[in-house]
Amino acid sequence: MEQEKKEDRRVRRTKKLLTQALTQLLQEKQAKEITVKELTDFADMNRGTFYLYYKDIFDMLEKIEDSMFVSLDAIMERHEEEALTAQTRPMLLDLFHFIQENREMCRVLLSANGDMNFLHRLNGVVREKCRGAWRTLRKGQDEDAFDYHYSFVVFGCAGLIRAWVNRDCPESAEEMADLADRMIRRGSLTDLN
Amino acid sequence: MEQEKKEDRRVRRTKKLLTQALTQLLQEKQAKEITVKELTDFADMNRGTFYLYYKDIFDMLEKIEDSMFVSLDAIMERHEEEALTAQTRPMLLDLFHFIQENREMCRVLLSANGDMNFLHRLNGVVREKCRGAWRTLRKGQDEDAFDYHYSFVVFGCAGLIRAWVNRDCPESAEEMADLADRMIRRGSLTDLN
DNA sequence: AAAGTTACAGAACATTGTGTTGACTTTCTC
DNA sequence: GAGAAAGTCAACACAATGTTCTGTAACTTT
Repeated sequence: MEQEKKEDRRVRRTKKLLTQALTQLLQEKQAKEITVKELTDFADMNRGTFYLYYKDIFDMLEKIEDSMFVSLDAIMERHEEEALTAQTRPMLLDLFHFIQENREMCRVLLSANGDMNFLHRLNGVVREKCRGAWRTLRKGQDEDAFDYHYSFVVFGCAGLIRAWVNRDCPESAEEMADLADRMIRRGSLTDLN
Repeated sequence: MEQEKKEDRRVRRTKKLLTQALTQLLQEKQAKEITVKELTDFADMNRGTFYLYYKDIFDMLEKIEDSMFVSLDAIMERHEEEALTAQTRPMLLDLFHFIQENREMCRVLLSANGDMNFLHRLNGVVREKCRGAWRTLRKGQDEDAFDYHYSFVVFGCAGLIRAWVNRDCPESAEEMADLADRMIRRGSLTDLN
């Protein structure tokens, strides 16, 4: 389904330059304010070249997100059995290491200039991965409650990650995984009363 | 600073029609795909009229969000003393009633077609409101941790609200306030092990 | 109820980005 | 080195933008 062979070196170069340029421009302004002309000027290439690979700026952003989801999917796949015993810590650690390595892109996607559709897709992906574990863990319970629980956790983690990458990841991935794990399991105010 | 007197009836009518039209269009497509021409055609008015009040579609969306923040601010103001004793339930109940009444707009703002800047602003507003309470409740603790805690909670609640309004609010505001309160205080997996 | 004010419609306008096309030049792969 | 593919450059019709003007309708105030 994906590319059979490796891409032409020029293609890789072009896409990389465009991605770098977009990432940089998104630090300063929203995607809606970025024109194709501006992007290609910034990346120092012809405007027509952009249209060889992308429909428009948002299409490009979505394709970048696609590659992010490929990685996220692999992480979740790797920890599938653990989920059945409600072990979240190992998966979170893996996740936070990945985030740390891709902090610039994560910062952009979760910033004010970011994309709500990314959160929407993320929510959907996690939903499918977790449904099985939920059924196993909470046999008797209302299945509607599942929607609420994972939505809270997924968005909560997104907020947490957002705060972390915005500060350029001063804490280690281990510390963050601990923090996330604690908030998921025991809440944010659990030690107060 | 705001409008001194009540607006002209025609102005109210025009803004209302535009807001209704935008809300409806946002159910189907993203803000970036909506043109001023399309919006005014839908609202059955002259295109030039739009520019009397708004710079562009996104400016309009932001102004709609502004009015939302006025209400949210009032809700938080109303429960300021309670926050100092880590009481979240009464505020949440108030909040969920408000969400229920404004479910269409909330659904749009938190949907895939929604606005990341809204979450960004929300995060900022809650941050300022909560900082004082945090200092009182956790005197000895690291203040950096504050960022992570409220980011998790704010985004988590946004996710929860999103799931609720997407289903058109089948649960009562009381049930949702209970659920949110429980997840904030004791986490999502607290009763499992 | 009339007078004065303001909002809106309708139409025109220059400007700008869009998306596509064609001929050419450069760079890659085999 | 030959053939293929990618990128450059210039040009194109098209559509939405944002602004301005004039005339008409609706509102507020007294």
